Amino acid sequence: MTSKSRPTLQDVAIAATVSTATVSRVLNDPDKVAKAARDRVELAIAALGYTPNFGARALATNQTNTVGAIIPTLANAMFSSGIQAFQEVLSEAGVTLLIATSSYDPHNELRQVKSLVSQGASGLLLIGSERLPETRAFLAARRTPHVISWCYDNDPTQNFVGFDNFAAAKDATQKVLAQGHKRIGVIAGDCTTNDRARARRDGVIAAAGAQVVQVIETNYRIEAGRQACAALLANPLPPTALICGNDVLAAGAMIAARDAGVVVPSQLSIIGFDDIGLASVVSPPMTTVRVPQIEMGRAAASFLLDLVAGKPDPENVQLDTQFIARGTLGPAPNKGRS
Amino acid sequence: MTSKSRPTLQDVAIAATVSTATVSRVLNDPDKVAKAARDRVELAIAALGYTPNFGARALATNQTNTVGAIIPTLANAMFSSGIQAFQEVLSEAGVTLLIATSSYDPHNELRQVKSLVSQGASGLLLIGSERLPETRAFLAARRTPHVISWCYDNDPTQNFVGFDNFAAAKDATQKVLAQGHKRIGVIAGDCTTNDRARARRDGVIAAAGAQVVQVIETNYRIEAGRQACAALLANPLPPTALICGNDVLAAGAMIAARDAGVVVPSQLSIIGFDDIGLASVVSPPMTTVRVPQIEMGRAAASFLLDLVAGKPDPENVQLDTQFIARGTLGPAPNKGRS
DNA sequence: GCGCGTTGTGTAAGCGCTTACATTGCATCA
DNA sequence: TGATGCAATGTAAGCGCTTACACAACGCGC
Repeated sequence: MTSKSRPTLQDVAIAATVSTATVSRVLNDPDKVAKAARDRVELAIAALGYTPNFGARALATNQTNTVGAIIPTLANAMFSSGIQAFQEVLSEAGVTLLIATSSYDPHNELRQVKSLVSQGASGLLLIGSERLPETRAFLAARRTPHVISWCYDNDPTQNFVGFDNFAAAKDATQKVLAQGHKRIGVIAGDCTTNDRARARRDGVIAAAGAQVVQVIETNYRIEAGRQACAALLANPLPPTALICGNDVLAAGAMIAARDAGVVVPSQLSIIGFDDIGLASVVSPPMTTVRVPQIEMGRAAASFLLDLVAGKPDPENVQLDTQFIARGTLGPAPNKGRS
Repeated sequence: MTSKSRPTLQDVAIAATVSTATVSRVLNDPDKVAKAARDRVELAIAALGYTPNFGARALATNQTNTVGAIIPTLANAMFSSGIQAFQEVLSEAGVTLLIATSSYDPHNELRQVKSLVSQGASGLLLIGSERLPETRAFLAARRTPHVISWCYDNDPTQNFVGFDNFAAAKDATQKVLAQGHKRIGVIAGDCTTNDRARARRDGVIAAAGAQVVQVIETNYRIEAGRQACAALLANPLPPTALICGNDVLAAGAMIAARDAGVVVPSQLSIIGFDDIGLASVVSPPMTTVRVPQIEMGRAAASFLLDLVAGKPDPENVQLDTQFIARGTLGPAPNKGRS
């Protein structure tokens, strides 16, 4: 991992017959350098293919123009599209983004936090409000600016740019109940280390209470959704509506329903969460909860930029979710079975 | 973007009453340090929440343990899942990944290449074989190890880990023709700066020749796919099969077909490309070309690691794609219309 | 009890950059 | 004409780290 003969400031200075200081000035504050010298320097830079050594610059200036993001996984469109937006805003501001993934593991998150900070990240985007005490302590001790996203808590001591998973899930569930459903099945994400999954599940339970027939917790894979739905359907008295932790699980559930010959929505309603691209493509189009991923990514970026720039306490941002009624929610079947 | 009072090696050394050299040794080669001193140092590190300054370390050692990846966008599952795999392998090897996006713009790519290199990336993952001459020149001048992925060329002077887009598209088209289709519509990605999109389109044309009714080039959005399909369907003699540049376009096309009351596949066959998660979820499940994204990401990572480590010329890796026959391809309708 | 090799530790140079400060050369003005 | 100010440039220190080298302390065999 050695870098070959990268040209240095020194090399450029010699080639342009000026001092290193002048080259540095050309790079950072061109107006301070006379045209003639500047031209020579720029020529030399081009000829040598010089690029400043970032680490050295960071060392000298004590600023990195770099922020980091730690997300559970890139493989979920929910995150990747938000991060894409996040990155676009940073890029406009000339800030580089370091991305790391935690695989939903808090210990991994801690490791990545340390790694990104030592890489020079002067601010961090973190997902979800739950984390190891060590991680909090580290962040606090270093006073590392960070914004927490993809969730929202009413805690003014932390920086949130996100939405209320619990309320959104509760609201969606009420919409389902309004259709007369009395037996609700829940396919939740893994709640042990995922506060968003837990909030969504709890939101459903808060609204539906005893009408929740069964809660299955599983990982966020299509196949997991399929299996969970199949299991639910195998009940002697199966649910008439399924509320899923995200669209991927819901898509899996739709496959299981199709395989089992259960018609959606007349025999079974299925509700997703996130409104990723997939949701509008399945057939029938999926009823889900729209999360403003792009907007959230952009807002989180602006927020973090402000934080890092030392702007006095930006206001937390709570974004609205929206229940999107499409084709997979229908009135409860009145088979009189129950 | 200033970092507050980060503790330094020096601080740790003082706290542990040793020299900075000893602290450094504890970090990099603990066996060289006597137990007593080591314990003191480790205690001090923990107490101070010290993390090594990455830039300084890179400066001193001239190695960064960092590689970069420049992909068109994270918003396409095609890339994000591959990159996820790429990252996992790197992470196992203790190498940090810097991710940047180019938005399919070669000038952006050049900028990002420079940025990542100056950030310390000692190797690069690049997508597609087409790039600015300046970019090539820069890479060559710096001898920056890089691997090109998501495509494959028979050019031993470059490092490829990918698959043959042209051949895969041609093969898929032949499968379609074998079903008796005589009028083929093509919805391609934007071919101007995207060699993969072009190769796929050309593969279709190579196989179908004059049977290609119309080629529409567009961006990779669901909505674009929908519109393109609607336009194709508006033909007096519309195609009986649609071959799309990727699954997203194909999904859009399926929506358009549904909206137009055209039944897939009995009236219209639709073929995608990539086999992202979405493909198996739509209804009917999508016939597409499976691209081994995960495997490709992993292979590219190993390859790049070897390259960076100076292993003598690893062999280029060509991966196989696979035609996945699902529900959206059927025999040509024999309306005798033509 | 002396020289020897080990082992553990410290000293200091230097990685590529920025920047405060010093220096130079001019044009300007009284 | 000499003092003055300003613009352009150079000099050198220092950012946090690693590491070659120097050095001290120790146990060993003779």
